[in-house]
Order: sequence, then C-alpha cells, then structure tokens
Amino acid sequence: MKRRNTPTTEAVLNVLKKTGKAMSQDAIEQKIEIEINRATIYRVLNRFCEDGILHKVVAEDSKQYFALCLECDKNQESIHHFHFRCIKCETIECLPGEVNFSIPDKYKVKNVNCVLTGTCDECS
Amino acid sequence: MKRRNTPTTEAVLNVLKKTGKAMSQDAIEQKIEIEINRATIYRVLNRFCEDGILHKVVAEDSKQYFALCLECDKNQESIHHFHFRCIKCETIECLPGEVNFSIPDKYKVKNVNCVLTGTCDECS
DNA sequence: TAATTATTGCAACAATATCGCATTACATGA
DNA sequence: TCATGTAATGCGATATTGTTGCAATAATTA
Repeated sequence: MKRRNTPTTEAVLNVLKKTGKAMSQDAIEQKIEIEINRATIYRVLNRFCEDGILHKVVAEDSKQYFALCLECDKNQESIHHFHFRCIKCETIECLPGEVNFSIPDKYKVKNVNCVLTGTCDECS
Repeated sequence: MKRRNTPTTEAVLNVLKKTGKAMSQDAIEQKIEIEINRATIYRVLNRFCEDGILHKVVAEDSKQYFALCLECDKNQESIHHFHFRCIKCETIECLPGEVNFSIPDKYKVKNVNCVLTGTCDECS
C-alpha cells in the first residue's frame, strides 16, 4: 500500500515539525490551518506511526500524544526516551535521556511508555 | 472527611491484595465476589489513591490500573518504579527497579508513569 | 486523460471514566 | 440500643477519546 501525499498529511506533519513537541489529536486540530476531520487526523497519525515517522506516547491523562521521530531509529528498534508533560502549558516534550531498566531474561519488552509529569522550565 | 469501612472497600482491597498486581476497574469488577457499581469502584479506587494506599498507572492502552502501595512511602515522596504489562495474560505487575532519570533543574516532576509492555516470564 | 486505489468525511459506535442526585448505611455520642 | 450526621452507594446521564464502515473524493501512474 503506497502512501500518497495530500494536503492533510502535509499539514499534520508541518504542525508537528513546527512545535517540535508531542501533540494530541485535539491540539493538532486546533493548530492546523485547514479543517480536517477528527477520524482522518487519527488515521494520518497512525499511518505515520506505522511508517516510523512518528511515535506515540500515552500520558497519564489517558490521551495519546504523537511526536516526530528524530533520534528514533527507523530500523524499528528505536531508542526509548522519557517524555515530559507540563500540566501548565499542556505540552509534552521528548527528553534526551534514554530509559534504562533491568528486567528478568524471559521477559520480552516490546514497547516502552514513560512520561514524567510536572511543570517545565518556563512554567516553574 | 473520615473514611468508613464498607463491604465494598474491603472487597476491592482484598482483590488487589490477592492478585498482588495492578488491576483495572474492569478486572476488579470481574474478580470480585459481590456486585459493585462501576462508578463506585472508581470512587473507592480514587479514594485509596488519595490516602496513599493505592497508586495508579496509565498503560499505553489508555486504561488506569491500580495497585497496592507496598514499598511506596506514605510520606508522599514515593519511590517510582517501572510497571510491566503483559499483553498475553493481560496483567500489570510492579517491577522492583527504581526509575532513574535526569532532568534540568527548573523542571519539577510531580508524577512518574512508566510502563513496559511485552510478554512476561510465564507467557514468553 | 483514464483508471486504480489510497484517502477522506460523515455518522455511528465502543470503551473508559466522571458526575449529580437521591438513597442507603456506617460510625459516633447520648 | 437508638438517633443522627454524613460518608458511601447506585443509577442514570454525560464527557471524552479513539475506531470503524461505507460511500465519495482525489492522488498517482500508465
């Protein structure tokens, strides 16, 4: 299934590039210039995730946030990093540090979802 | 506001003690002997969280999971640990390791939500 | 330019979680 | 033991988030 370039896909990517942060569908819809259906935004976001262009985090507000994969490796085995969610400015940013954990051999970790919540630099 | 002992509160606590894992409202409702309303279970769980008896994690399935605070300190500053969610047996367990992260000074972390997902010891 | 098929919008749906309000029942003091 | 204040509960309604089916649209390419 080959992907197609559409105004929608470009607009979504541009918003994410511009803010440089992880955003929810809702936040994206608000910041975007053109009008895009909610379901479509989700589909675009999920498609980008499949393609390794975006990654998804679920914060403890139970919402999904999507961000550009920068240092993420395209060869699947992405380096998992922490995310910081500021409750004041309501943004989520990817933190540079890698997530380290130790776990018994037999356990197989397929996904890592780490979000720290609090107030960020500017809001503290 | 003084807490009261009710069959509901005891039943919920007992289920969590018995399994020793983090459970969702749904899982608790299924395992419990008596019939308790959904909203009530949520209220009981949230009350226990306020009292520092339980702690809550949100997994990347966007659901809330509640577990007994064992090594959690009652003096608020609880030691944050990783959680492991097995997609096969659909349970979440608290891992012993502490979550270590570094973050710029001005940032203030108020909550840590870390969930690893995959297959556990028994299901691998 | 026509044809193929990925993409979109709309509406409906599912699931999780919360809230208001009337009712019930726990716990305490008399 | 009983009466009373009020925390806890059940019910229904509601909010929010995210997904899906289907028909219509539009991007690619030959």
